[in-house]
Amino acid sequence: MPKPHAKGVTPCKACPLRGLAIFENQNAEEVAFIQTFKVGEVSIDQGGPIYFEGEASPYLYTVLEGWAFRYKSLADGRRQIVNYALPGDFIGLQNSVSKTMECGVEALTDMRLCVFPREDLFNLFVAHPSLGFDLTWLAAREERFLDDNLLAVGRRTAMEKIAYLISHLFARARELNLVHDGKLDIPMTQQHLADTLGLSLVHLNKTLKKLRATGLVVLDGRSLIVRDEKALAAVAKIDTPRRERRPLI
Amino acid sequence: MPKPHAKGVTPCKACPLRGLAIFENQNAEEVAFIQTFKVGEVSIDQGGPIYFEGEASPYLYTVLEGWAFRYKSLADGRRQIVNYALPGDFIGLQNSVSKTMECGVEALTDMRLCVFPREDLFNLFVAHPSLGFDLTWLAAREERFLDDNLLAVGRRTAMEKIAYLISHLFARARELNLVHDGKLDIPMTQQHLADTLGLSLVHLNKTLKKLRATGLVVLDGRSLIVRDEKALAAVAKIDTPRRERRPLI
DNA sequence: CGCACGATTGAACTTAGTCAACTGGCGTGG
DNA sequence: CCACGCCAGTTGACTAAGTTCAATCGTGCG
Repeated sequence: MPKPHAKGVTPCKACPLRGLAIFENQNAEEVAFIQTFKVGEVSIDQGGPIYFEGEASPYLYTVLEGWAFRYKSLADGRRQIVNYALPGDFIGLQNSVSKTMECGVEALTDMRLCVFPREDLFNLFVAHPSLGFDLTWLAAREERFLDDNLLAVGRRTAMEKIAYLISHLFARARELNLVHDGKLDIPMTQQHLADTLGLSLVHLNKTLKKLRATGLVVLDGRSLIVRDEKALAAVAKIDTPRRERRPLI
Repeated sequence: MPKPHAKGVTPCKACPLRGLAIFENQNAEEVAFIQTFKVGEVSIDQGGPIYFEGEASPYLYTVLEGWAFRYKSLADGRRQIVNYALPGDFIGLQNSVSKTMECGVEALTDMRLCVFPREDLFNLFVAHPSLGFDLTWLAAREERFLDDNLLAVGRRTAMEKIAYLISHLFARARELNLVHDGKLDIPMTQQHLADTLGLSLVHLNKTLKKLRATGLVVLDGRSLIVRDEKALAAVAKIDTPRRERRPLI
């Protein structure tokens, strides 16, 4: 279980994420409160655990930097990646329900996280109802991602699944200015992609090859270029991409 | 879009659901506030829409009576049922994010719903932070259901999927006292089950036949009996069933 | 009665999974 | 420096799981 560092390494009001257009403008008072809620920061190495599946944790986190994934698994090792966490995403709320984490979270890259004490969560709702509202909003957003993933895993073909996932991740990353000159560094292996989409590694690999052959996508090693987002979305049968500003806590 | 009836058909403090052991004891003040938040009740006929996929709605609901399902679909008609709503479940929050509903909700039986105005939602957080907290809690609970469903749809075999779904629904229904003499009336057709699990109707039917042959489950027409819940959970590879009290709004 | 709907079944077919081998890059230790 | 091993990616051959098509059955209902 990671321990928080010294407080205030990155002051909330100077948080680099706040400059991004997708995040709502929160007023100074709200940002100041978030600052008091934050007890520190932690660094996690690539591959390191943020939450263990089935164990308790007294902390909540906001991703400052890096990528993580949230997963559940069966006793025999089959694993399902349920969603990814990128900068600005709040993690740990999924488990405010019971003390023990129902799903694990693991760092895909080296990460930097803001740390919040779970025990202070209720006070946030009391002291700043608007932030409580924001948290619910974020939970609802996560729910929608899960709905989308469920539709993909349950009802799309392998080719559609891959196009969907790439399209989805590329759009999320671009909102965060992680795409430079049309190119994105994505940290996941093909095994991660397969585990996200409910496919076997081999089948994912072969279908990905077919998708590459269409020329819509260039994906070698950890670098992703989407040549035609519209056409990719069409392959994925994605109807309406949404883009709304969201709160940052 | 259903319109609310006269206010207060069922007074919140006399809500039949509050007597059930799974719901938390909320204090009189909270219940009184929920009463002011509630603008009325609606009845929905079996098969009727509660939310249309992709349309706006100014209302939020709590299920008083009956079953519903939440779904998303692709343009060509493929449908994924994402979760079910039973009495005590709060619906509509998933979409507080944008005005338009990302997923549809449809009544599986005749239903009775409490109606809340979406525009008053923020005020709930301000006036009663503890209820705001409860809503977030409920959203987190829904998220966990979705995580579980994702694991099932993505990584379980057809047999495991069916055992999982039956096990899951039976447990939820029993908490609500819907199981009488070990027997539960479940309103969904095999098509619904197939659309929940990401299976074809035919394959669901054949696999269900095999599951019946084990003797663990009796399912004919709309009546379900689970003869051995432990063994069924083992078939489903379910690790730890959770049972915690939850808020009711 | 005829019709609609849900459940059921068989047969042919397709998709995806499994097994196994091989590649290339990279880092480590001799 | 190079051999070795490890890991991610790639490929082919085979198998199994799940889908599609099509037909049938039973029940309830106008």
